[in-house]
Amino acid sequence: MDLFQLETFLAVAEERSFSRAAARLHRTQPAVSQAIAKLETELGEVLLDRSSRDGTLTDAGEVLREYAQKLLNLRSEAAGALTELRELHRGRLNIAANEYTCLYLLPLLDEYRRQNPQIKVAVQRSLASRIPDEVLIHSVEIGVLSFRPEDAQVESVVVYRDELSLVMNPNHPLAKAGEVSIRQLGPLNFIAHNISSPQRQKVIQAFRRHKTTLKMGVELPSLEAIKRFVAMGNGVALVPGLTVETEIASGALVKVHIKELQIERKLRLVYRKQASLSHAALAFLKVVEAYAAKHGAPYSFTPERTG
Amino acid sequence: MDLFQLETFLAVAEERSFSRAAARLHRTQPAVSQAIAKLETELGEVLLDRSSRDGTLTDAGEVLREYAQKLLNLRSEAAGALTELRELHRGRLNIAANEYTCLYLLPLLDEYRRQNPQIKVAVQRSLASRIPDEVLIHSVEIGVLSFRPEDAQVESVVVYRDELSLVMNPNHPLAKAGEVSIRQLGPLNFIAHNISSPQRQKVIQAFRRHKTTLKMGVELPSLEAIKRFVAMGNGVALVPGLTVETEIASGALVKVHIKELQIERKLRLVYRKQASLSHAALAFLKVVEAYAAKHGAPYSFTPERTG
DNA sequence: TTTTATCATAATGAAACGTTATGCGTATGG
DNA sequence: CCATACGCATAACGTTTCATTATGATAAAA
Repeated sequence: MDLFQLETFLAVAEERSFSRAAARLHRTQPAVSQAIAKLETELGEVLLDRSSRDGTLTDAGEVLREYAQKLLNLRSEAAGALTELRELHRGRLNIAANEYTCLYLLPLLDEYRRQNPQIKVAVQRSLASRIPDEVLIHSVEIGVLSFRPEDAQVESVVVYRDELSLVMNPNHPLAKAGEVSIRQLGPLNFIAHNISSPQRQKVIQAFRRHKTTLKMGVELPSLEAIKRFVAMGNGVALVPGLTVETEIASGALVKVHIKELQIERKLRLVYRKQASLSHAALAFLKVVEAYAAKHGAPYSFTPERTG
Repeated sequence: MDLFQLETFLAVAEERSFSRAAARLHRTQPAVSQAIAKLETELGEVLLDRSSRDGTLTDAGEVLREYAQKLLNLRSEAAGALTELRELHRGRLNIAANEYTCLYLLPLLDEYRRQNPQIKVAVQRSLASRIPDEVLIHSVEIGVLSFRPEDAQVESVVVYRDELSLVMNPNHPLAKAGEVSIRQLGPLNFIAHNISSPQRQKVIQAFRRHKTTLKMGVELPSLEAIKRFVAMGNGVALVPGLTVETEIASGALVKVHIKELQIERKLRLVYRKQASLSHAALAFLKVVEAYAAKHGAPYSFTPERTG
């Protein structure tokens, strides 16, 4: 008993004619005859009364007709459910990010939510080092990282390029300089996050190259704390540019360019592999791609080869 | 989307493995791979996560799984319903008969009901002349007639042979004779049914052959009325033997044999043609055949060639 | 690293299916 | 009453589909 056979049978039952059913199904009349014949053979039941020329159903035909209708309806329903899924009227997107990176997510999530209001989004805060694992064990589908994951099972795409910005209180002696050299930074007191990052290593190395020592006098556990502390006039900090945009705009902080230092911070979305991603996640990637195409730098969508 | 594909998909989902699913379905692993691949192509959805080796379903796969289960269950249900029909646990039998003939039906229906208690039986009372038409337009499946239908589309089988019996009040002058000749019947007052039948014509002709006139003094509209009227001592009547068996047994009426007159009354079941009969109707014919084989005359089961 | 398990892919052969051509039985119109 | 048209069945044929064997890629297990 095949759905296509049932479709044929139902067409015959409704059209009360083999030929008309064939026309409706865009097939020839013998094809319909054979399909019905096969169905009848398989079921061991005659379904249509050939003696009457009006296409009357036998009792078995009547019984089957109901079920055929139900089955075909159910099939449509199934197809509909999948379409619905594809069109993202259901679904859920789980993302892992850390304190810094989740800030980069915000405009993307905003756009995503605008386009897919039905999808629930959950951003889970994780330590950056944990994120590749969380992706691998399906705890989340997408992770946001500022460094490239080592694990070959994880694919990554760079979606944003930021620079570390040197920020300080507007009244700071160097604040009006606009640009400084690394050597000038030697005496300064740097406020750092207490979680080490790849960028920090680069900064230290850059200072070392210029025979300057980086003085990290205070380590604080959150970005918010660092920004406030610096805004209060306590030292300077190197923070991702995006995270201090509002403070700079409001004048709470001042950004000073360092001549010899340009540390790019690449924000990546990482995920297992395209094939296993949910529609919600795939849609998110598409949104990011479109967003990057529309806004240009610092946004981007450049997949990185793994390995 | 094919039921067999869905069956394959469900097997894979349940076994969490292509190979085990293939074994369960008595097919090879590539066959399963291809079936799933085709399903995925058709639906435009990846259903299984190949990256994880544990046969995890994608979200689309999860959705489809439910529907696949439902669809396959429904198919089983449909097959079951047809079996049930075949085994006569459901169904309905519509019969048309007239006032006389329905009496002949009773023992057959009794047996039928005993054997197929699940089948509902409806005997519809119709004029004998209308019955062939009712059979043709599917108003009923089986008709009961005392004459042979003219319509070639109607098949008939003789199931009972009865004779017209001359009955009268036990105190009637001829009652004790046991046998009379037609000439003796000339003076008698015949009570007749007000619907003419083929048998009546034969009776009239027989009387005419013996130079005797049949005096039909009273016409009544029902068999019951005729019997009562005769039992009251008003004339005599020629009625089907079966219909007066109980009255004769109780002594309310007396049957007298007419030497020169033997009018056989053949009771027929008529129906369109075997192929279009419902299971319920076919079962009825089988019951009648078996009943005739068991009881012998006056029961029989002798199909008549049409035309 | 080697082995084993699992799924994908390619090639081949068989079965299924739809097509054209045709026949038969039945209603319809001249 | 015959001719025609209609509707379905059947036969023969070609294409497609589908399952099979053989083989390859990849990942977990030894």
